[in-house]
Amino acid sequence: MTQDSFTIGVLAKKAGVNVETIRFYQRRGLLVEPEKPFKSVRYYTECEVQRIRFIKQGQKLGFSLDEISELLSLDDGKHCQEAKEIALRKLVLIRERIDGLRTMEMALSNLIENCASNTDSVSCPIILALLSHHKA
Amino acid sequence: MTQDSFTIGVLAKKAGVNVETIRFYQRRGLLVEPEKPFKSVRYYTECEVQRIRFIKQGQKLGFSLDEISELLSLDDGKHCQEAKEIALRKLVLIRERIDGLRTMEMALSNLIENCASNTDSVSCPIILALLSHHKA
DNA sequence: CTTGCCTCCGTACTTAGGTACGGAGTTTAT
DNA sequence: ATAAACTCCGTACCTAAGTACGGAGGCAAG
Repeated sequence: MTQDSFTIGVLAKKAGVNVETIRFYQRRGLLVEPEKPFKSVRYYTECEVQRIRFIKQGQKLGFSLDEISELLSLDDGKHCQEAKEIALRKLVLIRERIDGLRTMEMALSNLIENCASNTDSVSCPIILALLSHHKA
Repeated sequence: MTQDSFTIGVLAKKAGVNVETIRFYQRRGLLVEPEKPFKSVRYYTECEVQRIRFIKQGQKLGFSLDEISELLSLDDGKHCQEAKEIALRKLVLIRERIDGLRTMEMALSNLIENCASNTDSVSCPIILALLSHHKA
């Protein structure tokens, strides 16, 4: 084990996840189990660290492991046409999500501003604001 | 039951969810169970429809039911200072999420463009792109 | 060369977010 | 006024995404 190849425990620490999580991702096919040298243990590299960080980032952005799987497959060298289709589909999803978040962002900043002027209590039509904005 | 007050089955249909989901949200406190007239059934209004749609929208944007609960509480008339704090916290989260999604959006559009020029196969450094962009 | 921590692997448990089921009571359409 | 459809409520079950556990075997420091 050199400094660019390490065991699963170190990988877990570097990526900020639990060892069990890594094994779970391997079972799910999100991470490939490296060959195990006969009568020894598996070794990992920075590549795996990045992959795991990517998975975690994707989850924070609201993607399921299945969706992240698809995104990762873009990285795994595949035919251009197929990659393009996946990317386009995800792009639509991402843009919808950005729009939704921006609507919510606006509603919340409005709320905060209105709050500032009315120092007592508030019953803000945030829901209606969001829903009506969305019909437009 | 007039046209602005309806039973749970109709509410479910209007909001596009399952009756069981509504009952689940009630148990979770996301939706208040209206008073049940003695020896009768509960009636709901458009207000509940909107609340459920809001919940579903929030989920699509990657919020958990607990987070959505907090957002909904902004609508339930509470002290300004508290509402403001919650809103600010959520705003930070939302902006982070928008940033992350935008990074991913860029990586994917780049991928699609590069694909267009290279009609054979592709091994795109999307992960590295995203991670390095994020350190900056 | 042994002691203690680590890996490996299978299996079982957990939490979030629902879905499904079944019996008893209510409402509606005929 | 009765059958069909719906509500109510409790309990049980399901999927996704982990987390925990335990025995057997590797590995490294004293």
